[in-house]
Amino acid sequence: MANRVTLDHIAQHVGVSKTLVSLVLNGKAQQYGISRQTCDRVFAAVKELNYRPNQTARSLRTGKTGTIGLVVSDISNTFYAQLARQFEDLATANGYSVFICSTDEDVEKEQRLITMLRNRQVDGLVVSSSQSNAEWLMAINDSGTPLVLIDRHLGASTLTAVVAANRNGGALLANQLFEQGYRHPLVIGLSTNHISSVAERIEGFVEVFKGKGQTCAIREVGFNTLQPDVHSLLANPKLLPFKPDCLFAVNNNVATAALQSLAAMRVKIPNELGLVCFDDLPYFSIIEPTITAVEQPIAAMCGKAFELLQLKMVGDSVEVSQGILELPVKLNIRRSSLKKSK
Amino acid sequence: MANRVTLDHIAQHVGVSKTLVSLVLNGKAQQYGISRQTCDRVFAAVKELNYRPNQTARSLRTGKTGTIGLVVSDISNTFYAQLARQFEDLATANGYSVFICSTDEDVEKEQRLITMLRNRQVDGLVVSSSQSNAEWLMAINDSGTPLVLIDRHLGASTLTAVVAANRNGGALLANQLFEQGYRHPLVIGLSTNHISSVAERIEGFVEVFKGKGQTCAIREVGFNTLQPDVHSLLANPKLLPFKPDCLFAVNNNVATAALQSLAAMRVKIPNELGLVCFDDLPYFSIIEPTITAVEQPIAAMCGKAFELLQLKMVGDSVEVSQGILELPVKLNIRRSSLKKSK
DNA sequence: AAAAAAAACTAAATCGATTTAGTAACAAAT
DNA sequence: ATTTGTTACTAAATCGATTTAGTTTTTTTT
Repeated sequence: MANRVTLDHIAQHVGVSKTLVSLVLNGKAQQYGISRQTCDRVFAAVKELNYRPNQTARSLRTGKTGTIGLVVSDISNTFYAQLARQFEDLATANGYSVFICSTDEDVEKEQRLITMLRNRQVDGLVVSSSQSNAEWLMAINDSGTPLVLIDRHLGASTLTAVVAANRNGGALLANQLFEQGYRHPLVIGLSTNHISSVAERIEGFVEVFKGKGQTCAIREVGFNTLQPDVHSLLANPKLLPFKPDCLFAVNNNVATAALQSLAAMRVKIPNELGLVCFDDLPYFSIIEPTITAVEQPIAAMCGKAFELLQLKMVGDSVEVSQGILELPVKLNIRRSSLKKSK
Repeated sequence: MANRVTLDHIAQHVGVSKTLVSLVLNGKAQQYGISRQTCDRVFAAVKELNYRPNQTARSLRTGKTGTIGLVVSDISNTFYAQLARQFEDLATANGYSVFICSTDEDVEKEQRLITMLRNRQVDGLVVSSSQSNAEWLMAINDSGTPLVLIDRHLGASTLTAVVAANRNGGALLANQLFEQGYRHPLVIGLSTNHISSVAERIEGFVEVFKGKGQTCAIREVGFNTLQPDVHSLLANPKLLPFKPDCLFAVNNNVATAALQSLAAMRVKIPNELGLVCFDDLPYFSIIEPTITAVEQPIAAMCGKAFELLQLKMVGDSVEVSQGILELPVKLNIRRSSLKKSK
């Protein structure tokens, strides 16, 4: 019902074969020596009948759908929303459309979604995976489906991955806190700590303090129970080995939850408690105090990921660089970590 | 390369026709009297050969792709990101995948994207349109492509639309401000003021003050120059007919830009200037002062939009309710509009 | 024993494009 | 006069499913 006009209709209307119409519309007129007049008549018919090519039919024949699957944990998370937007722009500019899927950090859901996307014959996949080992995705990669990991890598696998310098970012934040005189950090991680990004942020952070002879308390909160978990953590200091003088929120959602609890408890930042966060959010530079954060190179990550994916998709047997590509992060120092200043 | 195994392979492996395999896999075995043993052998082969159906081929034959296009102005805007997430969940639960597209409030881009989605044979479209009249979309609707507008409607057209109670929301905010003693509001709208949501929010707001004998200053800022426009507006009071005592930010981005400027200018909210916003954001209940905002019924809007779209998609000639469906909003009163309290 | 019914399947058409392997008509070269 | 080459096209196969319209074999009914 939606699309009545086909190549055949155009062909009949003009009085030529549908082969010719197809060739003309695909810009192969010159190559096949089709006369200018005929081309013009085809174009005129296309306009007159308002022909729109059926991409499904074309995809079946060519084996290319012009679609890419983008799989993240939650598209409503500002970080992934921004990433999706950047990626969408690149994809659209290159003639691709993007399926966006949220996994909620659920491995089985991730696998179901990826299988579904492959059944839809996506030309490529960009995945921020929640899986703990590379096997399953490796099989997909080896089966020939172009795949690029983003934001998170999967250990020493040879899967192509584009990530932020998470370890370095964690270290930058730790150094900033230490310089400002903070000595007893509480690291709030996620129960999905096996995920490379989170793990490395924490490692980078903890290493610095360890190097200065200080220990960090590390606690995890659940992805689906973030708010209450963070709150009970902050409200019950007896659960910790010591009273922390600063907080490291391992991503933007953890930071927002912490800020909410701390506001309710009327804890004064940065003096009673310092706060730093991995991921920058627009509101971090608005609120009082402004929040020190590591900003991820979202545009660069998308750019690189798309570039690598496209190399794999055109697949001229170019050997695409495998392994992990790490892009530099930026430390935005703001008042939430400035103890001295007061 | 991605998908080697086809129905034919299964058929040969089992020693039956591909018709039979198709019937079995589509659950029509009973109906076609196919024996249990044969079914089992088919299932076994599917598992053994790791068969995944080619959705493109299926779509070509059935005329259904199981895809929906979601077109919004910017997926990185928190409001649309949340909306997309809710919609994605509904779609996925019903076997659909979602293409998400951002228009940047550019009418031509919107039309290009929608045309592209139609060429991809999406089963339905959900659009938050930037267009100023209904004609173009009407043609699409009439051509039989299931279409539901969301967040914004297009005047008196008979296009199905699901929107928030924007006018009422604007009025709620105005009443709140007036009750608290504010008398001289500055309304910060968008240069895309023709858009129904923005227009109605402003109308609802202004009407209330007019009813009390007060005038509002109304100014517009550009979608792509939001931050600087808002800043110059707030930094140059001489451009206004009077010195405002409160601000109405017409959406979340405007509010964030305003907060940024006001923080830089060290303006005290709510006493020097009251502030209310249409759209609620997580950080509004964290910052000092907390921000009074109207919360949109995102889940309900998605639920209704999907429901209506699905009715149109199955298209059993059920007459789907046309026109505008308005869902109630919620006023979250917080400190940014509480003059009295101080 | 013939006809009808039921059970268990299959051949071929179809969706709407792209692509391969041609053909027909005419001019130019040998 | 035959071959070669160009120009301007086309018939038919193909992608991988679904669906229509059967067919064959066996069983049941009359």
